[in-house]
Amino acid sequence: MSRYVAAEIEAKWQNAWAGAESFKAVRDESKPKYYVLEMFPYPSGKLHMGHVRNYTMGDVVARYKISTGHNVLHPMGFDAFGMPAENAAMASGGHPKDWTYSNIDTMVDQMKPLGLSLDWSRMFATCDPEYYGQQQALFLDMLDSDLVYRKNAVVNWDPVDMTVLANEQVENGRGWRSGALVERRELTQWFFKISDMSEELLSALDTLENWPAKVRLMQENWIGKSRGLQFSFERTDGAEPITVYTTRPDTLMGASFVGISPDHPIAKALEADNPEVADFIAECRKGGTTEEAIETGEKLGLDTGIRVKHPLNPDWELPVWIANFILMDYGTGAIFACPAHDQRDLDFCRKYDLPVVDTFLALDDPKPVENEAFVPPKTEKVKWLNHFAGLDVATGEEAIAATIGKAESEGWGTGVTKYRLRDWGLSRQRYWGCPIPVVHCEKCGVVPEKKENLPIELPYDEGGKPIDFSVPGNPLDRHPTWRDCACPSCGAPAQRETDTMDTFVDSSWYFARFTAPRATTPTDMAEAEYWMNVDQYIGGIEHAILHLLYSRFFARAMHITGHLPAKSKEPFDALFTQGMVTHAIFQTTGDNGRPVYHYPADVEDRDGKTVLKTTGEAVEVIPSAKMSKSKNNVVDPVDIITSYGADTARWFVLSDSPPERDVEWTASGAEAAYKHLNRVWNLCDKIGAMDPDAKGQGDEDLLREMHKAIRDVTLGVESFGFNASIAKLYAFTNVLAKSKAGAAAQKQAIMTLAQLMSPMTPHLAEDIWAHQGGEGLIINAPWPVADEAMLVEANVTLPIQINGKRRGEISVPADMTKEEVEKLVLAHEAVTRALDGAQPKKLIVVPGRIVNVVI
RNA sequence: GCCCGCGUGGUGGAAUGGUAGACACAGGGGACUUAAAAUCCCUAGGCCGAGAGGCCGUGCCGGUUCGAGUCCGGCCGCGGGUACCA
Repeated sequence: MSRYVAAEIEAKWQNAWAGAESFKAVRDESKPKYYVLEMFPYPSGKLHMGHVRNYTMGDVVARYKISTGHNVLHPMGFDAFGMPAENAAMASGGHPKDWTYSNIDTMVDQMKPLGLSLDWSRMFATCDPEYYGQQQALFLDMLDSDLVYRKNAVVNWDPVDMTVLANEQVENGRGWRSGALVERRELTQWFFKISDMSEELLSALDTLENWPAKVRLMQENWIGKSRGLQFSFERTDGAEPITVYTTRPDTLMGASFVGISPDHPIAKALEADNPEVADFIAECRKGGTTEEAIETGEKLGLDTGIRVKHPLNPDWELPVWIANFILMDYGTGAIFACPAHDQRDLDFCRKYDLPVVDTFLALDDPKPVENEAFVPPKTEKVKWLNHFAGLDVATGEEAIAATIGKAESEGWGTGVTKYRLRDWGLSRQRYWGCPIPVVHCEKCGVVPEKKENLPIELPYDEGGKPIDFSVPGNPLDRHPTWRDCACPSCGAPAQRETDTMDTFVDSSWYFARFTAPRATTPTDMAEAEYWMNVDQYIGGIEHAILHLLYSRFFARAMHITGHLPAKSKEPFDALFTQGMVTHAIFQTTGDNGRPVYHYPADVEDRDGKTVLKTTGEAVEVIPSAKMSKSKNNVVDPVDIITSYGADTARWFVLSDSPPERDVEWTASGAEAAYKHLNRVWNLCDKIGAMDPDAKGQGDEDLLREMHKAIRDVTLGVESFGFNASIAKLYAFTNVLAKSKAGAAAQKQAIMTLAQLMSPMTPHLAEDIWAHQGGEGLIINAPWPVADEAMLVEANVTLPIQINGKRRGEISVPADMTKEEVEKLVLAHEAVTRALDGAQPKKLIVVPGRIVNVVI
């Protein structure tokens, strides 16, 4: 008997696929195409189990589609710009470029043994000048089409390191290196006009039927369409009125104050000559720029002394406050506060002793607001107090509509639609990104670079010496020569833009580039026309909003600029979001009270308790934590492949959890997967050794089970139920192992089993196929089809419930009529006993499923 | 804070509103073996019962339904996102 040696067969079949160019994607109009794409990785330098799971899922889809006659495009690349490369250079010297390319080499070496059906000839990294040069060309076309512009925007500023910080570099309001309190600072930056497409990006979500509903919902909320009223408050000092936008104009009679953003023009004007306001605004500028920091931070306000008139009652004056939670980016940067029906406004008013006026009360419990704002759903009827549009009992929705109508007819306000979605700021004050291809000329201003000068490459050195990344800030900004250039327009000495692009730009069009990765234009329309759209996109739920929304915007922009066909405005036909790979954390408490994390290899179970191998100290086990280097709970796929083989790793990451959920990596689970593959191997060996003419019993039973397996496994693969497919494969393997059927039936069964396993464990499948004398490669064999006639069941088991509780069962022919079933049920012993001569109140027969007797 | 998910045996999980716990791991028992490993067989939610069987049970509280893990409302806990992490 032979032994299952994964390393041997895996290398053998990977060579066979390479030799046959099985995965090289070539445009072929005679075949239906299928483009499957997994979100490409950041080259961190180490492949982790999450990658293995992600790519294995894509591989299952790709191989299945090849078997069903599709011309498959399954490419891979690297999202290679970004901060970790610069951080590494800062921490340990070296160059971001060297670090990145060396990591890419390592990761490719780690990925290849997985046996993925990738067309490696299409590989690229976004930091290849060949790629980012085309991205610069795209940028110029977008500039030309008025999709890009410049404006001021705030960044996190570290006043000690004198550098811009990313949000993740701000820890509790302080810079991660300097520890200095971070400030908000304004810079002139580049923006994509994504907000112009708000309505289009929102309404097109309805067409994305094969996207998870939760992703569409998240994007809908993110775009945040709202209908409200825009109107102005007259100032008592006669100065320019203050325009506000509100989604709850119905609560205008409960207005307590008018609030403006610290970045509002009025606030800025006061800042210049009022030291108290200047101090307050300086205070507001402390802290980070994130929505979370602003929303959870302490709410601060300052009375400006300005007074405005209530639009419905000129005798009613309201104070104008500057409040740190009002965003200049949303609406008009000014609001009116109605504390009775907004918790944040209420907290603010209680803190600063401002009035709280109820505008409506609950019908069932009409008591005034104290310290909890009354915020019922807008669809709930409430009792209005003194409503200016004459309402008494009405819902919020009705009141809003009536208010907008009244304001418009009286001419003091306008109903407007607004979106929460802001324009996409793409400027980054960093080195390791795609340079923005524009030039600043004293005479001509901002001038686009000429396309023939692209790519504008990043400089590797500065003045013949390696760039010093230990100095904070942007090396491009202080580079002695790189900035200097001739103005593309007038030829005078000018300076390059030193901002680089947000790395989300890189990942917003790579899927299009894969269709023609070496083209000398961003895309090749003939190739894009054939290969687009991505039929199945697979990646993490963490990208539900930004990456996917930006890609949807970019696809539209690329259509406008002539780089993608109209059909690609929505580039991803189907989306699947997979869960993470998790692993238990083993922790003890150190002398200083801080947790100490232990590697899985350093702990063991003794008498049902988890302890340290060395000392026997009890270890706390935290299950299902995201794998993280700092928690010492990372399992290296390379180790798994070395000990068990790629097929085992692939089988395991698919087997235990539904793909959309997290999967817990356990050593015993991997061991079990390996054992099972051995079992299949041995089964193949045993069947191969049978006398080909040997007869047996139960041929038909075996083949019926085989056809059921074909049906169930296929359904699982098509619906991303890989764990269900694998459960069925386990069950069918058990049936086959116990079968006494003849040699011919068993051989047919094992070959079909190999085919059904081939998307998950392709190497083992090829080997079984070859061993059983299958023709050619299994990857080229057509997918098996279930024979409907073999799937029909003659009898069904119907559980009998009495008042919803299972009390017995009957077995009946599948086609038995309802009436006959009822008769049998009423005669059933459990039913007669429960009825005790009485008539049932109700008898429910669900054909083929269940019977319920209500007594 | 806000938006979106998730929560089922000792463990990972299965279950178009229709027999809760498929399939697997760990466990227990057994076969084979001088022994061990490997392999194979049986068992297995909890409680009560000799058994037949009964009661309880899908994070918590309530609702809809002949019937709820599944649908609805309210909580609790965990995870993702929150526009410069990718």
